[in-house]
Amino acid sequence: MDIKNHTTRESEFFKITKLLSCLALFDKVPEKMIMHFAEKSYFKTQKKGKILFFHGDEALCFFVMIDGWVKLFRETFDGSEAILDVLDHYGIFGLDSLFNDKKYTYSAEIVEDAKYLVLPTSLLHYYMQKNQQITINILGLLSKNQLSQSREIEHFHVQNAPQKIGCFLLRLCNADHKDWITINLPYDKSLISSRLGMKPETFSRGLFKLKQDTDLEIKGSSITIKNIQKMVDYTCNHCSQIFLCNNGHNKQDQM
Amino acid sequence: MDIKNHTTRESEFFKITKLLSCLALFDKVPEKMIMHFAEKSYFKTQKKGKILFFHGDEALCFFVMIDGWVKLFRETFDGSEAILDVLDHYGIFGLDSLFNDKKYTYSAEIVEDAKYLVLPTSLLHYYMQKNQQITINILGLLSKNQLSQSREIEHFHVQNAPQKIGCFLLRLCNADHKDWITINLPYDKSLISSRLGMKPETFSRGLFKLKQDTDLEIKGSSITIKNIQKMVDYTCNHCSQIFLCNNGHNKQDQM
DNA sequence: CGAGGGTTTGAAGTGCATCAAATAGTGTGG
DNA sequence: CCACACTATTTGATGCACTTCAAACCCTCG
Repeated sequence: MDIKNHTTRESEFFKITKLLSCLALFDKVPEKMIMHFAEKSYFKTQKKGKILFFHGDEALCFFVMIDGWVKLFRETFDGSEAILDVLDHYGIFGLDSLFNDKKYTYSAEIVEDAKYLVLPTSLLHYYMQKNQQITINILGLLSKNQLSQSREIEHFHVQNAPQKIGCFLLRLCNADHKDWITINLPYDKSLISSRLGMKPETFSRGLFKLKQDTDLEIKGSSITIKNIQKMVDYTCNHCSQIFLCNNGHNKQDQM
Repeated sequence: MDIKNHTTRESEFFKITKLLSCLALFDKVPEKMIMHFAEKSYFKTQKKGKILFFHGDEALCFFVMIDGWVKLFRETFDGSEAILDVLDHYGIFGLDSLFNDKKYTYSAEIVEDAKYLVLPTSLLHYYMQKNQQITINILGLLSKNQLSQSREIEHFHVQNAPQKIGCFLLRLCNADHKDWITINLPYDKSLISSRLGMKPETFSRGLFKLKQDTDLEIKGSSITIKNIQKMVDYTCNHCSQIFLCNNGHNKQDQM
């Protein structure tokens, strides 16, 4: 039994090392350091609905999503909430606390059954003083995240509901599709709607209008964009970005 | 003439060095390095309306505001614009380009006659590879800015027009006022309104409603909050932050 | 099959935008 | 110092987009 646990942990350690090596956060970082992180971290699984931490909690850990989805949000005193981001595979979160009194600046809730990695913030703090490269890597993550947040602010200003939905759909697409594509909504429509800052009813009506205006085919959570260019014309002309504005900007860049 | 120019430049160099030393960006950084930056930078003055750079321009310089105000914004293809921030004294901007293909990610326009410092981005890039401290300082700036941006996103979700205005007014206040305070609006009402993502007409009506609901006295651009607590109750209960949510978060933290 | 959540649809209300016009404020030249 | 022009701000009337509330529908899963 002891031996079994031991070998299990060993294989987990190997897996974690491999995983960390893939992250932009550990790009060009000495292998020894990555192994140190792997030693101190572990996998965890949680069901939908689990709150990982609340806004204001002491930030001892940061996280890397493996499977499932996590929602980052803040709630107001009067009960409503604002979603900051929704992350999946390779999404890093909880890092922001490095600089803010070691408190989380938002809350995190699992919204689709999830497997994720838990890492100690203190270790990152430690290496930030010693290793130039990891500091630069964090800087890169933060900067990309900042860019995407400023786009978010812009979108609130200039897009109406159907355009926001169209923009969301386009950001689910890859570059290698010319004219049409079928995508599956990654999580509940009601979650998407609050992610986009609107009510589920508005989302539903907005999607219907988008369908009429831009040749969509909708079957539950599967949506086919039959004419990508039409969609781009419809949504992106009201934005300072061009189509594939988030290209190369994977969720792994999230803080 | 030569001598005069020389001494002028010398005194400017001294001024710049002193100024840079005050910035969070150069906190705990070797004096020699600060002097290197001072050597390569210069003051500039511009009238209201001057565009410093456009979104997408090659980012050779970054800036530190001394006097006046600068507006950071993006414009969409269909002509409307979204304001990301408005900076004054010690506001740093143009830095974000360090990580984004060396292009500016927004446009910058002087909105009140301004004096500012121009610094070469390349030098910062150079030192980022050599000096751990300045990298950490940049990280700190970026992180605070990110926090303030995420609050912005929250505000769009949860505040209505009068609350946004109240929140804006409260953020102009200092901690050392107990019950009442008189503030002067820092720039045009029309600029404030677009900063807050609303039309001037909406701002005007919102301010009037705020006045009715929370004991304001308005004389042109001078506004007296007669009952701060009432204002806090009115605006902040719809926000995850508490009053003085930006306390200790000066504009000098802007990227 | 039936309970319960997610989603859609309908009707009515609210808040902000828009368009238009009046008013206040500011700077200019006589 | 005043008349004028020009801009910023306010006020009014109307329209539209999103929200709210309510009910129906749909899907999944015990």
